[in-house]
Amino acid sequence: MPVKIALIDDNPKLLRSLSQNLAFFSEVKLIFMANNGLDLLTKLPQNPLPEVLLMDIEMPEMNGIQASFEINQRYNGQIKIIMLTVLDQEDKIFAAIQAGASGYLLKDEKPAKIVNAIEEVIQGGVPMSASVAQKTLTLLRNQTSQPQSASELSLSPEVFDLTAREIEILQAIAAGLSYKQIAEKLFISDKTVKKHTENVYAKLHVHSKYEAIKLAERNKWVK
Amino acid sequence: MPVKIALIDDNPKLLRSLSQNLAFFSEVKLIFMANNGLDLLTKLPQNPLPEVLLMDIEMPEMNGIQASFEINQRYNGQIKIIMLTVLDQEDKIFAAIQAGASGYLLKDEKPAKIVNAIEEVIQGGVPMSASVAQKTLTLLRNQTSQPQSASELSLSPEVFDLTAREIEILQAIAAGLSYKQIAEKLFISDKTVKKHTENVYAKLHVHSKYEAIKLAERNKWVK
DNA sequence: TTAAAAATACGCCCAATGTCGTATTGTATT
DNA sequence: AATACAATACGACATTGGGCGTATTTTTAA
Repeated sequence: MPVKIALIDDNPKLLRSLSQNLAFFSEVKLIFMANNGLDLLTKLPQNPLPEVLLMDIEMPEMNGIQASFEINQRYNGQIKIIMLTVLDQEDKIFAAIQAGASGYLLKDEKPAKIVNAIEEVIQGGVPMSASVAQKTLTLLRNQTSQPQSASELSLSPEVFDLTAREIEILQAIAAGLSYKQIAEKLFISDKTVKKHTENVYAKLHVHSKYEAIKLAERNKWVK
Repeated sequence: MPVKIALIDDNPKLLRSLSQNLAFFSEVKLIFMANNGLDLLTKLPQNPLPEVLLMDIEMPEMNGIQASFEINQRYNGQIKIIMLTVLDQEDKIFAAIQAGASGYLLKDEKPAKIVNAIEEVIQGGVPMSASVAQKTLTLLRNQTSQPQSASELSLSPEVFDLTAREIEILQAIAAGLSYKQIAEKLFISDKTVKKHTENVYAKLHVHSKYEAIKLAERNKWVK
């Protein structure tokens, strides 16, 4: 069964030539092509899910790194991403990896090599062009791991006389929920949530969600 | 011309089977074998210089990581090193890379794959078994150390194409300031601050201060 | 020297938040 | 039984924030 792939590049010429070249290989099957990250995000739900994306880095609207980030969020890592790059974009390797890319190829690799790479990512590998691999090694070698220190002292919510319910509300706020959302979650009125919040603010001596969250985070009541 | 290699492992059985398997391939030529790191260091000057070493990690006398370090010092990186490992030694990947290894294979890879890897390192690549590659990616992704402040602010936000002004605004937002406060601080209209914020949201694909701050914090653009 | 991108600014609309006040019900604690 | 506190709920009002459109000036890059 061929691997389902999609091509994303803002250069129509490259899209055309790459799709034609890959058509010779029965190992892969092109599902669709997109011109940029946004285009990709709209086309993804409209097609069978590709297993591997071959994606350019520099694109208008939404670049490849942003797109990788989004896709890993939305599809939870089910879709492998191979970045396509030119030599002078090698500084984006780290960002690409952080964004969730699993491979990193130069655009001028031979089609056979690209097909190899596609099969490699499917098997859990991390295909990289030689020069990119070198850069990555350098990157890794220069990483000087430094353990965390300086544990700050923290207070317990009880110090502020917060009730159990109030702590619950505060945590929901710190999770980014609106009053309405919290109300639904706890099966109470949003007016009540608001009132609890008011009381929390009074006890903590803050005047906004932001300040409350900061205080909660500093004292490690959340996260 | 075949690639000159040497095998280093403390297990005579593995040495024998591996050398026999590789003998079938004309792409490689075995120069010598050694039983541990010390043995390797003594045998190296007594033979033609191998181009690639296939070396075990765990060995008596001198282990593979120490040996890699020594060899990179003495031979100035002229000799490529591929580490051989078993599954439960994957935690040594980082150390091996630091010590100068260029590849990282599981001991049970097929001979053909090993030969491939040898050719790959010669061409500047970094061959890795799939599971090792995964581990390495995780390692890279969890790398939060990053250089200090100055460059920290200018590296990641650019991925989202944020301008300098937008980064400034975002940081002010993350500091808990209102549009009005930011406006006063920067001597511009609060309408402008709002517009910048809108643009930031569009670029980050978020829809509230809360989400923007979370994203900024996750990527260490602030704090 | 143009064209593109960035920074500036305003208006409108509506939703969400913060700050008051008031009030009812349940549940401990004394 | 009386009291205190917690949890629930509503209303009114002003401020802030988010989404949309439009427009001018300044800076940068092609």
